[in-house]
Amino acid sequence: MSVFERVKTGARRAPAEADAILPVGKILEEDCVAAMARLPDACIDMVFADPPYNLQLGGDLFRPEGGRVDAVDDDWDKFDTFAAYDDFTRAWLKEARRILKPNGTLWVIGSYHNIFRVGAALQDEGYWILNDIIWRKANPMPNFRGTRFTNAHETLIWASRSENSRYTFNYRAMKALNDELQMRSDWVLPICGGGERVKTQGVKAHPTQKPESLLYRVLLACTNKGDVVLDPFFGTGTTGAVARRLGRQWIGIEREKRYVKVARERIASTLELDESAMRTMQSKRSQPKVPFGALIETGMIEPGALLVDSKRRWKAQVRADASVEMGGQQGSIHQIGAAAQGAPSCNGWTFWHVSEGNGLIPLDTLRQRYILMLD
Amino acid sequence: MSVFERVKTGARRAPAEADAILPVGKILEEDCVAAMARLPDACIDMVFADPPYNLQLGGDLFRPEGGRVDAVDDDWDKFDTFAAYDDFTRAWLKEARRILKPNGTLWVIGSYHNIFRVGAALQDEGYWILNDIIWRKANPMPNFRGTRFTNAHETLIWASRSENSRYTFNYRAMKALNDELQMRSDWVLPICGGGERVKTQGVKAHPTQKPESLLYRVLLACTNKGDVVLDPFFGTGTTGAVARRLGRQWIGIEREKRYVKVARERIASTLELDESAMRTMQSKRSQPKVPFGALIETGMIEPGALLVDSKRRWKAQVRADASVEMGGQQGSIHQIGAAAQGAPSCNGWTFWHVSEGNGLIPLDTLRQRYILMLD
DNA sequence: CGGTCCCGTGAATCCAAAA
DNA sequence: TTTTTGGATTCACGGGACC
Repeated sequence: MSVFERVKTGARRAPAEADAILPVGKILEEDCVAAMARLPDACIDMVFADPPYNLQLGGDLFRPEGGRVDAVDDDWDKFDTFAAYDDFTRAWLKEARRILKPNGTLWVIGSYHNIFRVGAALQDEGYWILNDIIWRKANPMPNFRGTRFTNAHETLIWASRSENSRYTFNYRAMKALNDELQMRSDWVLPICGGGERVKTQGVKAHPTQKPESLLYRVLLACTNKGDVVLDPFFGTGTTGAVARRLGRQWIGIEREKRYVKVARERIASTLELDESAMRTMQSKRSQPKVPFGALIETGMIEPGALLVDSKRRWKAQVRADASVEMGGQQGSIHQIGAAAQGAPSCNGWTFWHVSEGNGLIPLDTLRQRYILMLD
Repeated sequence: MSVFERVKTGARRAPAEADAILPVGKILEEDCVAAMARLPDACIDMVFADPPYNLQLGGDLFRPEGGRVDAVDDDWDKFDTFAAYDDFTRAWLKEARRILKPNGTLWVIGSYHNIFRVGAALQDEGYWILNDIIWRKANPMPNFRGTRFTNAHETLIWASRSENSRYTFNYRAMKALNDELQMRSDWVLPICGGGERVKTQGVKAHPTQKPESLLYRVLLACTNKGDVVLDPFFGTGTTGAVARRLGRQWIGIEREKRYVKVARERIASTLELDESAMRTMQSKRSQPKVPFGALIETGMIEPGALLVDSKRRWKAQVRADASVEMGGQQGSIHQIGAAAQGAPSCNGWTFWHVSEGNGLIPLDTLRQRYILMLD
């Protein structure tokens, strides 16, 4: 049975055996809930969603069954509208969660009109919020009438499929991108304009096109090369364009023909970065592991050598089997370091030092030298 | 019948004939829903609420140097389920709306743990959101484990009692406070510390005391002199202290005896300020610092681009995460610039150049262009 | 008195792989 | 699946000690 056969929303689908059967690099031209319903369980690494904001300006909302919601501006209808928007939101969030891999994540962007409803709904569906991110617009539209604060930001929510997901976060890459300081939850980025703004016959093709810089940061931070990113509200295909540039796979879903057309053309003219440019700073966790004993075997540290902390408050002696001793206690460099401080844990590599010249160097420096020796 | 006679929550109460019968300048020492239930309908100009965030923290968290993070583990922040938190939220929002005057407004502050639920609930109750405001913390706590983005902000919601309320917004005062530019929806303010932090016997009296600068801006923007401000989660009384300074009337509600005591003492020692002294509380506009990564994200420099020094003696390649590579070494533009020259440090902005036309331009020129894009 | 260094701390949903 | 163990991980301020 083809995964593209029409099936009912919410039913279980066999997991994808390989990405090959996914419509990767394609735009599905239909309602997002119906389109997602035909994908197998647990096949997507990230969903990026820019859903309608429920600005109550027109009747563009659809109920999950596909029926059109009557556009009513009257006061008394407000609650009906919220309820309809909630139904719509829960429907696509539920399908998105089904097709996400266990360690997959969801990104949603919205404004105060809808983001609180979306955030509450996704918590209710079982997603686990990891951060809310503020896109601080560098050049927002002013409030012409002077009746409120200038609405100068939008909110994104980053959530994993469940509380115990082991999600992807490229910490070192984000830190590198921010001048070696941790990336914060508030991002200052210009709005989309100039040459980046997609236009057809001189008029902007889509009213809410997102800047590529925003997607660039999202995809670089929370996906790896080759991951599959799905965007259920594809619009002009910003997600697809940036995904292609960064070597991520993408799937778009978009109901409106006119957007599909411009998105296809846009992505076709986007080039993938070359391999060397795409490399990013790797975390220490992914470096080869060095046992402390290797330093002894190679003679970088002699059995009997003295280890001290940076302030020389504690000292320990190295034994032939790479255990260390301090005041009768013995154990690994980590265990004894923790015991010295009375802390529950300790990184012995950075805690303990040895004499060199007039000063002290941390064991971590010796480890770096050892790794260089291997090459 | 006294307005202070106990009546059932949610019942109609006669409107206040004058503010005189309100417990203005008092802290009501009980549950906030019960306390509000004894106030008449339509008697309050503004409710400022800093409810429990329902943080759902796990085990202990330790800093890299070994210290333990002093987490919020108080009983008042514990709720069994989202449903229980929602019930609590709807209850106090409903009472708050009843006692608000028709043109009154509500402010609530929260984090991603609770703010989406609060926002959705207040929309359901009939409030009308006017803005969401981002408090960008100048000095947030870092993410010690490198697992997420630094949680560097909190969110406030400003809502009127209903869609057609004629709410107070002191547009001119806000503009004056912001160097004659419209006040935006993102506010950069430091967290509460130093001498402002209320302490009893040397330890902080409350784990989540808000900075007075935050309340200053809220009250100055959205109330007039003499207005009545009610805070149903009074804590150490920041709202009361700032209200008194600004010549606004205040009512506090706080269940915990230990907080009531410090709040009374704090407000008693607060003096009403004259206009000129108030001005000293305003904070300066922050000049955004540009990380090198911003040039990559906005496409001003492509990953893979070649950087050279002014004499073309050294060259380095830019990567997707804004780190640069030169002969196997990788790091920031500053680190690699320093390594190239064998110098202890280097200003990468002026050292490295890119080709433009027939010549070279320093990165600093691109940085200037980026800053111009922001305005 | 001023400059420097060190230390403490803030609403936090804060690990991952081997055994 | 559960337990154990290795070892990765921090920014901006304020205040006090010290020179």
